[in-house]
Amino acid sequence: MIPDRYEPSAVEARWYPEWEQRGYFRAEAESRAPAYCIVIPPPNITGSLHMGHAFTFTLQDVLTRMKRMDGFNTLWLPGTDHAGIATQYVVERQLAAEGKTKEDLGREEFVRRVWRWKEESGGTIIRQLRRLGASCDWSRLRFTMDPGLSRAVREVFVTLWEEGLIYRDDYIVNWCPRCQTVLADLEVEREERDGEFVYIKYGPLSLGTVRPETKLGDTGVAVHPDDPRYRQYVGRDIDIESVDGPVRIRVVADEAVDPEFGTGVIKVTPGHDPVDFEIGRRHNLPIRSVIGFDGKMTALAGRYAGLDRFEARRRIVEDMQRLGLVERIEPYRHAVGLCYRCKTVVEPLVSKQWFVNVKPLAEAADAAVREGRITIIPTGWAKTYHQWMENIRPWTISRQLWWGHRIPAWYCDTDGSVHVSRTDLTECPKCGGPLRPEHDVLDTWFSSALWPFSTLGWPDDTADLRTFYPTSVLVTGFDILFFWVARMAMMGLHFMKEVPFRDVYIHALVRDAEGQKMSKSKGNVVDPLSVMERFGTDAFRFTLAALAAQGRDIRLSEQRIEGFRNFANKLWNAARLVLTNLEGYDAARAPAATPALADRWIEGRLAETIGVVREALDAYRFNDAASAIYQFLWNDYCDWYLEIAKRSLYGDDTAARARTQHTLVTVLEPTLRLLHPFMPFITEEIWQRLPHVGDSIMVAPYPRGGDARTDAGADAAMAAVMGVVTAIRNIRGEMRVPPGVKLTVTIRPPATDGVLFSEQRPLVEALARAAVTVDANATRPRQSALAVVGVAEVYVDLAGVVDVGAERQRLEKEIRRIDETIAFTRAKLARPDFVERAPAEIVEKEREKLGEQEGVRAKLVASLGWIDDGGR
RNA sequence: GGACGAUUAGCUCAGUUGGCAGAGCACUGGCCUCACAUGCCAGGGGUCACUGGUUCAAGUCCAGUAUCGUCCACCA
Repeated sequence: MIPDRYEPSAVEARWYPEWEQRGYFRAEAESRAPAYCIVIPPPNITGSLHMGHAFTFTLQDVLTRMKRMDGFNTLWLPGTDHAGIATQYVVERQLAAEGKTKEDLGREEFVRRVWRWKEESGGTIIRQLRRLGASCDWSRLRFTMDPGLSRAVREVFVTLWEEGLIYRDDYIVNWCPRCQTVLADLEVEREERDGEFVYIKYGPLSLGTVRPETKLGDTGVAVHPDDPRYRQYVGRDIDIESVDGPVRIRVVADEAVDPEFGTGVIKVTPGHDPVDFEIGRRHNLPIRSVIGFDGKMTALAGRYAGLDRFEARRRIVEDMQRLGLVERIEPYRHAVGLCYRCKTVVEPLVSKQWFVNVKPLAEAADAAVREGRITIIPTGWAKTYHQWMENIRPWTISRQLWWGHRIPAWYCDTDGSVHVSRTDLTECPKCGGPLRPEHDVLDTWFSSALWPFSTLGWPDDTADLRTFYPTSVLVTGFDILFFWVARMAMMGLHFMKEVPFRDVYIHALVRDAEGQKMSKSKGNVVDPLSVMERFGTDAFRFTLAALAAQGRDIRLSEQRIEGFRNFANKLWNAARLVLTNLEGYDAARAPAATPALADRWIEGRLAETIGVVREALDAYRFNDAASAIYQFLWNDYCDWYLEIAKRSLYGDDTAARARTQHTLVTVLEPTLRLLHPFMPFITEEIWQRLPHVGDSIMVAPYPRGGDARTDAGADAAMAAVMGVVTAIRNIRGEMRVPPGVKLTVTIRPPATDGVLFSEQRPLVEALARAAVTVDANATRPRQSALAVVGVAEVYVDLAGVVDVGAERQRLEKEIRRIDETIAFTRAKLARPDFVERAPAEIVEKEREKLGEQEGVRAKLVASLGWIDDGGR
């Protein structure tokens, strides 16, 4: 009836809609239960699910499902980000395919078009999240440009303006000539490039530069104030011969100059270099912009006007060489700034932009982590966070794009005033004149920074906000620690007067099997959807969780996923065995029967596993949690308990059978609950077929340690039994005894443990395929192999099958092994420092161990002697 | 230039407070044993990068070295 292979697709397709329809994903705005909330790091609406998403969302779903089962009023709040540049790009490309530009459409029409695109194609990733099993509360789905969130953005902007923290400034900014917008410092990537370091004559001085083309914008020359070589020039104007004739230039002294580097002289181009801009400000040097927003030389560049900046560089060097102004050219490798989106070389230039003075906000956010109100996990990231916060610079928030939150500012050209307002303005509040609205939009990260409270209804005082803010944990990758996490901390503290999240769990990156970053250009992208298709969502999720060790990037290999697919199949078949043997099972009467050793043992092991899993999940050690369940289910439950259970299931002792059925069910059922956050689908499917309480495993309680207790006695007794069984199997293997042959075995237990082995004799017989005799006074039979298990001796009769030579080799090997161990222990105990200074119980334990080891050795040696005598 | 991380079995990686090294895969041998060959049983395999130090005891703590990697950064 039940197939012997687990087929995920049908199961997955069935349960997700069922859960959703029953409303299990929905959180309560008001509830007596404690709240647990995670806000999703909103993926770009342009995106489709990649491995990084799958990873982070799996971890979030594991936490969400676990907490939901644990009785929390749990909200995992989903949403998407409007992703300014990225989205604008997509639609611009579409237009290009139609032979149009956004200018052809005009701003309003273009923005309408983007919205239309969003409605049609922006939901891809949301659909894919469902495929992953994500238990988000879809009734609270948000988008960064929703009316509510837009209102929050506006409220924040205006407030910061009123507080003087937002301002406009003519400042040197990072300009992308390709994207035609300003970029924040964080959006500029550094890349080492080979270039030329050109030493040029500068009147009486000489200096080196990598950007000769900006020479035309020089308005000064700077040296270090303490540099004796150039002291005579400081404050003077010098006449220099340039490519476009003689120029008079001021020499200033500034600390920013490194006298050790180059000639110790720099040209100052305040219009095209951030350092020079600062020097220029300090010394009142004029700004001369020779490169325009299009990346081409401006009219101020004279005969170079209109040339591309790189072409101009080449031409100017050539011209200077002709004029004898170049002393020498050295190859030079240095970092250039690139646009994070299009990798175009960023041009520093001066322009009027909007900024946030984040310094005061950063101080509060920094303190929140330092004082433990926010915990960053793993803790190592806290240092990175602090360093960034301490060195923070103003945040450039305006963008020259069309898609995004428009900056709520208006200009009056009549009286030159600027107005920032919560409501749209039509006439100048000062002079009543006409107003011109600001065209720039805000950096996408501005709205993301408000995400934890804007999504909950702020600026209104909503029930959601009261219930779920501060959120419990933020799960994200380190790549957006500064872009997003830091800024949420700043904004949350400033506007809510409370941290936005208690914990920040920073996870690593997903790489391919070779450790390469997955990227389209490398062609090594593995599509999560195809993985789920081939191996099942549960196996995929479990793989991600099992690899999520803290602090290290994870390499995703197909083999690994396949291994966990096998695990799902193993679980399926274990359940199949249980389900097909429940005939006559009476949940009410079964517990009355006395549990056998194996029952007590597996129940104890379950309790222990529950403890380990809970502890691991509390500490965000997903891999430890996953691994504990894996080991328990496969090694303990399947490999040992199920094999043991078969005896009574297939036997005729009805009481034993009932008791076994009971254990099978009462161990498997909580194990499924324990596993559910990782493997939601298969666990639900099996759980529904097992005797259970409740409508769905999704809303069943997460197992607690108190549900069952560990059983040290049963653990030790089972260890002895398992040791004997393994020893017998070992001998069978080493001696090449065919599996079909039933061995004859004598166990000689120590006097104290005699009862255990007598009681468990049938168990050993079944598991080891042997006829077992337990006799505390037994002597070693002729032609038998010896194994020493703890304090018991096991004789395996090999008459007829024994190979004496092989047995001798085996014994010799064991003796060598134990000799090493004994030598180690002896050496340890021989040292007076150890004996005197280590805790008494540790020394005592060592002594006991040595005694045991020597006993084992004596037996082995005796055995070897017996063989050398040719057997008795 | 600064900061951080990594280095453990053939491969990919665990190893939380110091107490004789673990998993998965791969490998070897034997098994289609009535849940599962996507499986079962057994086995081999490690100077925990290197050098010193602290300690009775170091993969674990400290210092340094080497190699790899990541992030940050206004030496033109």
